[in-house]
Amino acid sequence: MRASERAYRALRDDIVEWRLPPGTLLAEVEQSGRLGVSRTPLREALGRLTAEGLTTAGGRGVMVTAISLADIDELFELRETLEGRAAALAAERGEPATFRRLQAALLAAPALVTGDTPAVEDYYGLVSDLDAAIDSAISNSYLVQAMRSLRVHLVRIRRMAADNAARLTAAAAEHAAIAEAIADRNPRLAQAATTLHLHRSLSHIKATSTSLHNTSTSP
Amino acid sequence: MRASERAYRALRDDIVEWRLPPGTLLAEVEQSGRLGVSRTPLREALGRLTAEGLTTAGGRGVMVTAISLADIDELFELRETLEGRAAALAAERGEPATFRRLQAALLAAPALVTGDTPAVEDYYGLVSDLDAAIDSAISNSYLVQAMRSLRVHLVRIRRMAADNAARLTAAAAEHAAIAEAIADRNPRLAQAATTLHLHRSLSHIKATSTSLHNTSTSP
DNA sequence: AACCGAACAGCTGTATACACCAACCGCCGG
DNA sequence: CCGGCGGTTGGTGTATACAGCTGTTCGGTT
Repeated sequence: MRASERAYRALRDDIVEWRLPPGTLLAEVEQSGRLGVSRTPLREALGRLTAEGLTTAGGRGVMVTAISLADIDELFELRETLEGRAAALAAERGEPATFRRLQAALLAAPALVTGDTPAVEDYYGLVSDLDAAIDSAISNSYLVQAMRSLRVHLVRIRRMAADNAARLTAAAAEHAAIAEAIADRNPRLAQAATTLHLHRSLSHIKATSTSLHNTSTSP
Repeated sequence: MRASERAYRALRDDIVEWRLPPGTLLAEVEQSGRLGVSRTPLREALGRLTAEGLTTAGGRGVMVTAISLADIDELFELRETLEGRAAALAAERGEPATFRRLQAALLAAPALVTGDTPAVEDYYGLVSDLDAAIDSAISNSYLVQAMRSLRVHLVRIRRMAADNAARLTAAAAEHAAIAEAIADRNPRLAQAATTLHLHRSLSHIKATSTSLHNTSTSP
């Protein structure tokens, strides 16, 4: 694999996993030494990160961007616009059988997040499958790319919130409702179910991330 | 100005103005010689162009991407989603006086595109002012950035279509209707006016670009 | 003691040299 | 005559050296 790609993925993962907290200065020589690549591919990686909005290139060096509550509101406003439309388009153009299968899997998902050995990653994999199925169904590469650029930020936000079993169980039901509406070829219902899910998700994030925000800004 | 920025703007302008037609291979050494910069900043410029979708980096070198009619359909599908929502948000949050002024200017715009010395650039400037006013009113940087990344492609498409005085006159009235709905703080009407305008615009492009497409694909 | 200025240090921006890779072209065998 | 194959050539990917700039800090001045 190319060195620039390795550097990009390593930095992106470090940022979304909060190993590189907001405000961290990413000096080129320092990071190139840490990641074992030269400055040239590292610069390319930093450029990609900055284009995505994960870092900002101001004055001296690039810094990991902060995420304020206002940013989360804006992000979800755009997300509702894009994913609502995407769900509606998927209902118009998707293969019902695919989404019927996903609906069944999501209805069984609560068993994944409760119990002794919660397989939360498997649940997230299911959600990714639904996203991928929607992406494939709408057959609009520009819309897909716009949503993809949002998902990076959303993963970062997810790590900020406290995902407990109760919320994940409810979210699985909401996702199942979206899949069902798409399988039923009902665009308006699919969009409404998406809107509902995103509002619930945003409410949960805002309710649980406030405390995190307070602790992170304590001296 | 930085060399990488100069190279980026020069290449982007060359592409959207169709001086570099689709399929052109942008070899690094060749372009760096043509633009008078070294390969390093040129690579950064090519990376930005590829991230925006104006070029594709496949195999040997980057190529200027083609725009098919399907691409235009997809682009306008996303555009309607984003700009419709943007217009609605502007109606909710914007300053009515600003859009009232723009409405008046747009109602007087037909005089710009008809007559002996058509000031088409002035008309496009007015449309840009309306876009900027909407961007400023919605106060959502993520949505603004998503629309901005679309506008580059739209300029390229505009050069493909034949903008005659009749279409520009009608478009001015459609833009005035959008501005009026925002000034009236009527989100649903603003969204509907945007949808109408984009559909008319797309119809015009498809009607006039077909012949161009045929000539460009002739042996 | 506070403020201003200039030298300094570290960084980014750019240019260039080298290694590797992938596509083309000619050649050989079937 | 056609298909597979190795040499060749130009390209990209990477590393490094140098120049310019910006933020900092120390010293002097008021």
